[in-house]
Amino acid sequence: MSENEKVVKESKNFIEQIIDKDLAEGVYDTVHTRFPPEPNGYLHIGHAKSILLNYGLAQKYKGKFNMRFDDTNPTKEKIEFVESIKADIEWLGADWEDRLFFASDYFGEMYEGAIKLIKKGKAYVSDLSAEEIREYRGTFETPGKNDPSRDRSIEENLQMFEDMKNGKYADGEKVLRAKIDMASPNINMRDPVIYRVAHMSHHNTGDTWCIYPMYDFAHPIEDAIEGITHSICTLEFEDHRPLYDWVVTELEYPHPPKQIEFAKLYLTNVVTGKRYIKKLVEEGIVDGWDDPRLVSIAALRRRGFTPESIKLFVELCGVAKANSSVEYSMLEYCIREDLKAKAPRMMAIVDPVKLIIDNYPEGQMEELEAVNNPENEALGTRKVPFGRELYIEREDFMEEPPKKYFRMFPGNEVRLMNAYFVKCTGCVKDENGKVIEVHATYDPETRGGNSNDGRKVKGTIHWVAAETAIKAEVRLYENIIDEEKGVYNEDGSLNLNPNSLTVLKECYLEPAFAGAKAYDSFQFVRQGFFCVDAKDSTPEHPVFNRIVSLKSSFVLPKTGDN
RNA sequence: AGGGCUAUCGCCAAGCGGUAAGGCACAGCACUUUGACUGCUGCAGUCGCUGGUUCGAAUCCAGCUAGCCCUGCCA
Repeated sequence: MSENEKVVKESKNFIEQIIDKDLAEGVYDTVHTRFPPEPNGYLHIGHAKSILLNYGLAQKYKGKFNMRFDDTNPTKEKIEFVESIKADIEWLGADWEDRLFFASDYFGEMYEGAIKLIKKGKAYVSDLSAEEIREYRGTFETPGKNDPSRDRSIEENLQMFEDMKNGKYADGEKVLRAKIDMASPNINMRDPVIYRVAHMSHHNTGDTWCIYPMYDFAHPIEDAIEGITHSICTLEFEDHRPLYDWVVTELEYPHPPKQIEFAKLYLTNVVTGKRYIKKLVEEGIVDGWDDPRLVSIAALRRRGFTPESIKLFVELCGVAKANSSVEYSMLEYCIREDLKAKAPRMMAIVDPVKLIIDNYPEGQMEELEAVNNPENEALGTRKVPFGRELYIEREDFMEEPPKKYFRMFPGNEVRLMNAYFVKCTGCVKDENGKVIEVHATYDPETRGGNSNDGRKVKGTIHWVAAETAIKAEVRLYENIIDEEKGVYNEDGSLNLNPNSLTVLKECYLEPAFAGAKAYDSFQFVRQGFFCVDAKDSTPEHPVFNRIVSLKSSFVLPKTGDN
């Protein structure tokens, strides 16, 4: 962990370098950032990067971080997303203190700003239809044509804009355009629409307005009003920066904010696109936007990812301007890294087979002491019941072992973790040859797992006493995308991994799991990390989601001949 | 008369004219009451390509190439 921290601290990303320069040159004397989602959906891991980046910069420079809902388009936004977004950001630990804002609260100032532009001769009301505006805009290779309304008088523009506001026009009938340059090579500067008519109730302002500002006009105003210094957004807005600067310049803000763009976070072979996820939900392939196979914040939380693990992930990924796609293994590393010292290490049998200790007295039970996490003494110890009949992992026994296999096989002695040395004596098979019982004898002198004659065993396996075991359900989630085939088919459909959800019944847990609550995470010894599924778990029927598997724990050694 | 941005190991990513950091992944060894963890070792004679400037270039210049974004009254 110290190495990770060192990496994060040692080098400054390009945004920090810009900020350092701004501070040194006195362009700004503080740092004020913001996270401005549109409340039109759920947040995912990509948003987490933006949230933690903005919040992290504010913290690092002892500045401020604002939460702002960019709700300038009532046709797409819903109030219900506001609460889920707030909850996700709080969970991630980004603290906006008392600075929770809505862009819609600034509609008045934006309206005034538009009037200012009109008075300066920098904006005009257009009579053109949407289609006509598109035609007049020109193409990449050819310049646009001036709007016939472009030279309307200031007085008439003022009157018509007021009429727009007062509901005189139907949706799409009139629009306010910035007067910039129809011949600009940057299409965003070809007299962009900055206000449109939409007779629709807004989740925050109700029916107060029937005209709504466009993003390119609204966003710089929002930033300027809040005193934002560094307005961080993603790469696709680079072409919009000249317009952003035009707005804050024409509106004459004394300390204009600065837009900085960075590359979005993509995860290799993971779907984040809203339309694909919507389809997966609609077709019942996933059970909702918080399905543990997805990478929405809610899904990651349900699956057992911690805020700390996501923060580490974002830090390790870095911030740059090159489009890139991070491998999922990086995310898995982060949750393992965070949980390995936090999660109690308990014994659980995911694919059980009976182990019978033939020389252990019938009917006898005893309690053994086990350390919850050898790397974290604060987690304490627990009692684990032991008896004559146990469950062990099916793969921990082999009748004919390959080389370097040092778990259970006839004649071999292994340690039952926290319990005794046992020597395997054989197994019982059913008529199909499937092993149904493994037999062994134990050495009473090795209680706790150590011999007093100095003899060693190479293998240590985990176990659960059959009589006291808790039955549970475990879900071993795999990536929803088929890694072999990649993400998309030629027709745009997704390559789904048929094994993305496997429900294993007959999973046995030691009794100490009884108190587990929603979102509690455990390390099932040698099986990986698991989290109590907050949605489906009940005390009577625990449901666990696997977070990640431990490296190579299911893999038999390579022997070359089998 | 198109414009903007990007290119350093399988994947991220430092580097800002002085001779290629780090992490993930992978491989090997050691350790181990988890085949986990941990520790150690290995993993870019070269930075998209070609020229140029310089004692010296991933870094500067020129020209190419490739990828991403832009012609919503979405954000």
